[in-house]
Parts: sequence; structure tokens; C-alpha cells
Amino acid sequence: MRILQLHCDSIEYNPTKKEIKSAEEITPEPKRLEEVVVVFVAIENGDDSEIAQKAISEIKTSMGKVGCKKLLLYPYAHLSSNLAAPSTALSLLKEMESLASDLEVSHAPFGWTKSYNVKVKGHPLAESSKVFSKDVAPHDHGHTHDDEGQASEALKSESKIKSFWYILSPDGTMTEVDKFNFAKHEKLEILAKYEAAKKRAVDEPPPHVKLMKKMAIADYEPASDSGNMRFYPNGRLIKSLLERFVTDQVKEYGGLEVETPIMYDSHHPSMESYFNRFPARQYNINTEGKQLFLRFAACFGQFLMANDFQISYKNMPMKLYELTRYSFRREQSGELVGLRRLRAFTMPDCHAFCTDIPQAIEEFRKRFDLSRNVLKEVGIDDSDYEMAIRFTEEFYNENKAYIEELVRKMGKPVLVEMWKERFFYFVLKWEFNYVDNLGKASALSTDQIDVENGARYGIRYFDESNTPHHPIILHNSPSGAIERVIYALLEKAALDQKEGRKAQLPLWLAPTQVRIIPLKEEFAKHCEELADKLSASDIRVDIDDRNETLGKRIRESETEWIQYTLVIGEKEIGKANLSIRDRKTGDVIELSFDEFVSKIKEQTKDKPFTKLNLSRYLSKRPQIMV
RNA sequence: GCCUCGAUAGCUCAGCCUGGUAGAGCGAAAGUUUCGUAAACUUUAGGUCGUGGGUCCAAAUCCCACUCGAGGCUCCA
Repeated sequence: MRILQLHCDSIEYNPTKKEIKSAEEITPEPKRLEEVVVVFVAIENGDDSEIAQKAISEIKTSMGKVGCKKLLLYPYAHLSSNLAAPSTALSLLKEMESLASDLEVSHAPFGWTKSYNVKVKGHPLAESSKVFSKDVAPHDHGHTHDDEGQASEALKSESKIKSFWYILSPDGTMTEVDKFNFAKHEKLEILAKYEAAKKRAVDEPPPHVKLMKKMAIADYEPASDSGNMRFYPNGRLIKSLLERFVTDQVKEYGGLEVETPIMYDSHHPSMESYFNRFPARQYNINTEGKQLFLRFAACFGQFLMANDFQISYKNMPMKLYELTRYSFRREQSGELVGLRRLRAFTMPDCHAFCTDIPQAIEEFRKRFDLSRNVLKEVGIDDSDYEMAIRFTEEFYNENKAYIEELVRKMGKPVLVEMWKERFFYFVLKWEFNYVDNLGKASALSTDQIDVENGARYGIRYFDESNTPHHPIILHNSPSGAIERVIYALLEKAALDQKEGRKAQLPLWLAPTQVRIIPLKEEFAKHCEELADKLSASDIRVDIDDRNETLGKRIRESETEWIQYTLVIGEKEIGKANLSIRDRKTGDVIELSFDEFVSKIKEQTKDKPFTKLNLSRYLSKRPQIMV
């Protein structure tokens, strides 16, 4: 960081036009300040909070000497030829401004071309220039991000972190990744390469993107920011059923469902300290003098809430749960893909507040089972995902038996990442990674043991002797982002299609479970009565009353993945049994009404239900996607 | 965010290299047809060629910038 500091009688500046796209949103108007120290600042690559602090404290010292209490920070790119990214620069500039809030401080708009007029005082201390840089040279292990310019200490340390990769087998043997025989574990190999070697090679778009459009589930919304999707009626129905299912499961486990705000004050003390721990990749909103950010997880709300609870050791473990619609993360634009990686997503997030590590481990067990069960019931099997487990060396040495127990439960080898020292707030973390047919891995369920945030958020519980302690906090998402679950289901369906099987959603998630086709118009009434009866049993049924040939309507029922199709003609009118075309086999079977209903109920047992989310009559529906 | 590629009717795509009045299939509308388990027939409508600028007598076509998307890199609290 380079600064030029001038003690001035006055300065006038006038923003004329935006210089860069990411310029601050302001109403350009001329400003005049008197008796002020003007600091021209150029923020350079590698600058971070530490440097900002250092700079501002030097500025304050010299301002004390000249007895001036008014400070203007003036972004001035021309001082350096090695500038940081504008986003970094702006956030550091704002950080400096807030660090000087004991003075009368302001900053000239960032990213604007400005004209200015300055009158500098004539005393010896009035002018000075300084350069601030890190004392420590960056590590040279090949992962420094010097060309990016980072906003926080966290990202720097993250790049310094050194990982050791192993494969841990159910029998307890730990093998270095390079030496493991992946012959029977193809997907694990993909995950290991993906994570450890960071190797990927794909040259086609992900198949689920096509399906999400074709099945009228979801689509891009160009009028929003990238990674913010629109969900059509089918997508909303599927998503809402998944949301309800996960929520019901967590409640059964003992989670207390809450709802917390989606935006928070960046200057709240807990947030500030948390921010210093993580790269700034959030959406920011400035409003009426407040700097708000959109939440990127449910942690804040739940921790702030827990902070206000009176908690006894008898109440522990205490589980809070929220399904965030939405969480927001400003992922890099190049990383956004279909429903796999979004900037706005729906995330079940369950925190368990525990007294100590043994209790945390006990709870961790339950949540491991909960997560596996949720995925299984949702339609994602063990064979679809690979487990990764991450821990510090210290935690491993103290809890070896437990870690091996988890792997034994998983029943197949898992990828291990071990750190020499704890950098993140957690000491142990596992996640289930869905590996798609293009060889991309993405995390679904996850759980972590957090030993840091209890203190950060001032959460306390009282033990037997009425002494307060900070709890250990578990962070679990039993399913991962709901959008990502849909992605996984669609990728599975795409794989089925590719390998010649029929693609299908689980029946409880099917937008239409039963389709009725009247052979001629004269059977319309009969069809409607039948549809009424089925709906009364909580079955999503619709009627293809369009003037199309039977063959065509059957075909469309097929392409919409509808499992059961009932054709109603003369034969059916007179007879008690139904003729049911089962898409899985393509055969027509005969069942009584009750038999048919219980056949469906069997498959949708213990799953939530919601009503049809489109008009019952196909002739009344707009065409959303072809 | 960086590099590479792409954007033409509601959808899928041809036309672009080599500049000269915008094409197909599906879908939609109207009519005919009333059908037995994966695509009936006829007719009609439908396009600022992603947006903005440039070159040219003339731009969907060549050039530049931007937006959105895809792949890779980086990243994923």
C-alpha cells in the first residue's frame, strides 16, 4: 500500500464519470472539506487487513502530531503500478475508514474519475509519503494468490495451509493417496484426484442443465445475478417436497426449527471477527448508512439467537435448525454451473450445541446416521457418493478410534485430509461428495465439530457448579443444498438415459404421479370422477384432454416421466378394474382402484405430499418448456 | 475473476468460412379427425439474427466492447 499524506487548508473534488464497472454507486456531486488531512491511497496486490491497520495507525499518529481531526481517504491508483483488484481495494478502503471512525472520516468515491483542487499547508509535517507492505515474505509452496489481492488474513493463511492426503479403509489402514489401489473404487479415485491433485477434465456441458429445462424444473434468470435461478411449477413442487422431507427428518432427530434474518450488519462485533476469518465473497447492501451483507449460511442467526438463550448443561445438546431460503455466496462467475453451484441456494443447517468433545462425538454419530438416511430416502444411494473426512493431526491422535468407527460405518474407503495445525474453526469435518458422470465431485451432506464460534458469539451454558462455558458447536447439513440434491437426482436420471434405462424421479417427487387419458371426449366425465377419487387419496393426478391421438398422448406421458398412465375408453367404463400402463415396464396391468392406490402409497410411504402444482387439464396449461 | 468457445422463431438447430430480401423440425393458432398404449392431416402466424458501436454502397455473416451461457484455471466459510 502506498500513501501520500497532505495536511490541507481545503480540498474540493468532483466525481465526473465512472472509471471502472465496479465503481461505487453514488450520486456524483462536488465536495469541499476544510482543515483536513488528505490521504491519497493506492492499494496494492498482497495488501490485507493487517496492512490497512498498520497504515491507519501511522496516519492517526501523524494526525495527532499536527492536531488535525478530519481525515479524507482519497483512492488514487496512480501511486502504484501493482494495484490490487478493485473489490479488494474498495473493501480495504472501507475497512480503513471504519478503523478511523474515532475521527471525522470520509472517503472520495472509488472507481470514479475526479477533478480536484487542493491547498496544502506550508509546515514541515504537512506532506509525507509512505509504503506499507508485509514483513513476512509469502510462502513459496505454489499456492500463493499474489495476483488476486485478498481481502482478509484468512485467505492468505488458507493458501499456506498444508494438507496430507490419505485413504482410510474400513479395516483401519491408512494409505497415502499415491499408494492406494483404486481398482475397485473408481469414484473415490475421481474424488481424490479432484480434491488432492485438483485435476479435472471435462469437455461437455453437464447433462442436468438440459434436463432441468426440459422437465420445466428450473432455468437461468438473466435479469438477476448469475447463479440465481428461477423455479417453474414443477421445480417448486420438487423443491418444496425435498425441503419438507429434510425438515421433518431433522425435527424427528430433535432439531428446533427457527427462522432468522437473511441480512446482517457487517460491523456487528461478532461478524467483524468472523469476516476476518474468511474471504469476502458475500453480497453487500449499503442502505441508510448501514453496511449489510446477505448471509452465506444460517450460522449467524442461530448463534446470535443462542447467545440470548439461558442454557443449562441439562439442556445440552441443544439443536437449532433452519432451512435457509436463501443463503448467498458470491462464487466466482466461472464456477457457476446449472443447479450444481449457485450464488443463491437453499440450505438445511442444523447446529448442535454440546458441552464437550465426548458429547459432541456422541451427537456426531447420530447426525452421521441421519444424513445417510436422508440421502438414501431422497434417492441418493451409498454407491452414488464418496466420503471425505478432514481433521487436524492432534484431533486424530486423540480420537483415532472414533474416526475409524465412522469409516467402518461407511463401509468403504474414504478420502482423508489431515492438517498439521488447525486453521479453520473446526477440528473434524466429514462430507459426502456426489460424483457425477462427468467426473465432477460436489459435497452434499456435511458435519463439523467447531471449537471456535462458541466463544466468538459469546454463547454460554452453565455446568453443575453454575460455571459458564462456551459450547462446542456441530454444523450439519443433512442433505446439502436442496438445489444440489435436485442436480444429483437429474444427473442420475441422465446417466440412466445414457445407459439405456428409463429416467425417473422417485414417485413422491413426481410432479404428476398418475395421468388419465380419455380415449374420446365422451369419457371426460368419467375421467374427472376418477381423478377426483385419486386426488382424495392424496395422489397427484392430471388429465390429458387435448385433441391429440392416443399414441401422442402416451408418448408425452413417457417423456414427462409419468409413472402411471390410465387410458379410459369403452372397455374401462363398464369394468371395475383399472387398466394401468406402468412406465417402468411399458406393460398394461389390471388392478382394482384400492390396489392401485395402495401400490402408490407403498412407494410414497413416510414422504410428504403436496397437491398438483399445474392445472389438472393439460388443455389449460401454458407450455413452459418443449 | 482470468483464458477459450458460443448466442439466429417459444424450443432444438441450419445459414456465417466466401457480405447481397431469414430457413427447417418441434411447439403455437385455426380447421379436419375421435383414435386402444412412444409422434394423425391441412393451413396460418411467428425473427430488433443477444445488446451497443465500427468497417462497407450493403452486415446474421467481417472487426471492437458489453451481457448471458459453456469448458478450463483458480475457488467453494
